[in-house]
Amino acid sequence: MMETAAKAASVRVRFAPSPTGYLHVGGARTALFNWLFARSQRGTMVLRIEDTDAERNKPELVQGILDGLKWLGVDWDEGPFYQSQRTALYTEAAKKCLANGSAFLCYCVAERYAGGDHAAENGDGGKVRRVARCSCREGVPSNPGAKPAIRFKVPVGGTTKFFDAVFGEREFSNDEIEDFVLLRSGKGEEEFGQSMYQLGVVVDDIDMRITHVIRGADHISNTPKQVLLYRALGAKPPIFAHVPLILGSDKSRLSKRHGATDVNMYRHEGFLPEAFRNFLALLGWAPGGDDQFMRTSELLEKFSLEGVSRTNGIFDRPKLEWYNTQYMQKLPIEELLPYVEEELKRSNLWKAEWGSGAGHEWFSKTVDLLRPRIRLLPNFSDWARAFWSDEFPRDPAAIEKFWKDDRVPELLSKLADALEALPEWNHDACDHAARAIAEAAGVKAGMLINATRVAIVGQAVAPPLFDTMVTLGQERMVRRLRDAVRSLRGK
RNA sequence: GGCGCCAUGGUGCAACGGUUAGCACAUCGCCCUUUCAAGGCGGUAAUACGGGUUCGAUUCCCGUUGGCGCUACCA
Repeated sequence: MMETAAKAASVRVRFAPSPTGYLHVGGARTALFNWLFARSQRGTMVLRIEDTDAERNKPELVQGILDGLKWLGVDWDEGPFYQSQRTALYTEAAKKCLANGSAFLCYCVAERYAGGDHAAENGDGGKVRRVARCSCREGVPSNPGAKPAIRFKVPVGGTTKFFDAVFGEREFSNDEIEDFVLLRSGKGEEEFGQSMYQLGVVVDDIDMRITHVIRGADHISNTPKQVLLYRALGAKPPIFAHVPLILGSDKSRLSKRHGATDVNMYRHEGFLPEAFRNFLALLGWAPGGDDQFMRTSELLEKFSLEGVSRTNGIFDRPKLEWYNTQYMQKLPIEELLPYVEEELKRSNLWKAEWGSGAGHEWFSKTVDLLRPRIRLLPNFSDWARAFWSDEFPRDPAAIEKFWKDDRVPELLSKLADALEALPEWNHDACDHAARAIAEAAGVKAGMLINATRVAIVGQAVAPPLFDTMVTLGQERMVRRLRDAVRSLRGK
């Protein structure tokens, strides 16, 4: 069975993305599970870039993948290693297979390979093997003179088994496994071309002494091929752990039409990385209890491969948003501040004085006041703009909603006078002043309060009014109220 | 087509032979209230279908259906 915590110190895992696209949420979760496992087992995390396909590989995408991982908080101890720089290793391994008889030279033209299941005869009741084998495997070149590729010679008959920490013991019939290519045929002068996926993965996993291969369930049918390769190369297969796939809302494979699938898009939208991590960790894994909100330390404490689900999961954006608002509210304020600072800098609203001392204190209190209503980081710049800058727009919808009454200018004007005369500037003083004016005018306090909110922050929705007043300060309050009156009367 | 994997409310998980089938998101209603959130309380909503095994199946076995994956000189 599997070696568990006893050998924990020697755990080595890897995340091996291909730079053929950005960091997909599915890949991100695979990376996260590897990371959680490695860190919780005090093991080692290796990062490997699988860029053996020069045609489809886009080197410029690597940085985006690394950035996405970094944002997610997934770090690694070794690498990144690039398979494109390790080709000698693969060629050597393929030749070793050739030498020990576990592989053969295949001269078939790629598009017309004589093997594969398309060549399988549909038996007339007879037991016909599903996967045909080409003649090259028996030493009879199908197309002598062509440059050969190296194919793995899958054994005839028998089965190949492996242990999967998520799916349990698995067993595949060898006759169902095609003779897969190890090394492409060479072009021009070269003897052989680049390594194929199966070879590169196995050679590297052996070389990097990977003990647990944690990857997407789409690789489960590839696993027996790899196990065969491990044996041919004289190595012991690792423990596998296939994690279920992430699907879109219609249960089809998650793709762009379901919304963003690039992790970096969530970063740019303004999600908090820890919220995203919490969400991703609990998609396909559960610690057993009822916990939903689990900070990284708790995730680390409870993570286990055995808890991973075998069912494909659906990416549920509303739940992700829920996580984000939870983190927005529950994160210790000092942990949230850097994100807000970064956001304000991005939108040119940041003032250096907020970085330390009294300014920092004010900044912290203001963020704390704002955060219960923030959904995404950019809301600090757009919706809450009036808290950082005197130049802010008044939302037409808010005006329509709360400035309809024609007594508003008069009321706001009186409030401005009253506030200006206030000797003390605090919540209760503002409160009393406002209510007194409303009462004297015979209007409900709420009416004045709502109209005032639009005047001072330009929004129909904002934190409690008197807290907002205190935060903004007396002088600015008065100025904004008078400005509002002016704009109302000017119309 | 072949092979494989999976199957509890709309979604994510729990119940690992005996529960009024539990929790969270979403949704609906109520409370709170100064707007909107948050929060509190409550409601609607699930074991895909058919056979077994068993005193008893969500749970074990078989089949069906459905979804997904693999079936490349892609990864």
